[in-house]
Amino acid sequence: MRDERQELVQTLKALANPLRLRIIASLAEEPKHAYALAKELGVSYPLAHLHLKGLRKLGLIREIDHEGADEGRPTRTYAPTEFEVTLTPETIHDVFLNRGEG
Amino acid sequence: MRDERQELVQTLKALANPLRLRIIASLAEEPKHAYALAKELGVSYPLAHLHLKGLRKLGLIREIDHEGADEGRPTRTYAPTEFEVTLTPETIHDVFLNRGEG
DNA sequence: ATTATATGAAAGAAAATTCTTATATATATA
DNA sequence: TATATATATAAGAATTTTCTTTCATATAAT
Repeated sequence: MRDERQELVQTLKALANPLRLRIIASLAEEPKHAYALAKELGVSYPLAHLHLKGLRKLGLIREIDHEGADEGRPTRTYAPTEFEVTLTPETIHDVFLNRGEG
Repeated sequence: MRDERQELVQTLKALANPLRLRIIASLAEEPKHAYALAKELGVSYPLAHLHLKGLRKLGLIREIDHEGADEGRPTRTYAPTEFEVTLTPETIHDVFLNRGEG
């Protein structure tokens, strides 16, 4: 149970990036697929794909069942999950409390 | 008002680091000075000082009026400020909403 | 005097992150 | 058949972050 720390750090690292925050903000406004997102945000598709892969791995976004699946062109539509992270000195203390290696 | 984004990113970058989280957790338990903190966490003083400087600059920690100031040895006692950051798709959307550069 | 406590900062090394470029595949439209 | 849409990944470059080492200063205790 002690990699709750690791998980929090990984999540914060993912969110500590302006492009990834813009991705989440855009998907919160309207779910869309990687190619459309890349164009909207003015970045290359491989970069968008890279970040989407990372965010999905951490459970911050997910693929949704897009209306009109199997209509020819492959599309994977992404949406944010309903995550919530609250950071205060107390919440940080609860996770990183200083027993264990002192 | 548009560097609210920059500020959020800087804050998240600061918090997306295990050592800085341990520093905040330790100071939340008990305010202390840099030298004592470095020993407690098992890191070099320059490294502790570096992180404290960064956290203080962002307003996540502050120097407190230590009881028994001007008692010979210089000491600067640090404590966390009462920050609170809540991250959800909605809070991110509110800050990074996609007008402005679309 | 020497050692332990205490702060501050800068230079450079080491490590991690971020981004670009290139490659490969496949469908729909003009 | 070219072009636009769409996905996926890997290699390497560029950048940023993190950490160590070194230096300089000062007080208290042994």
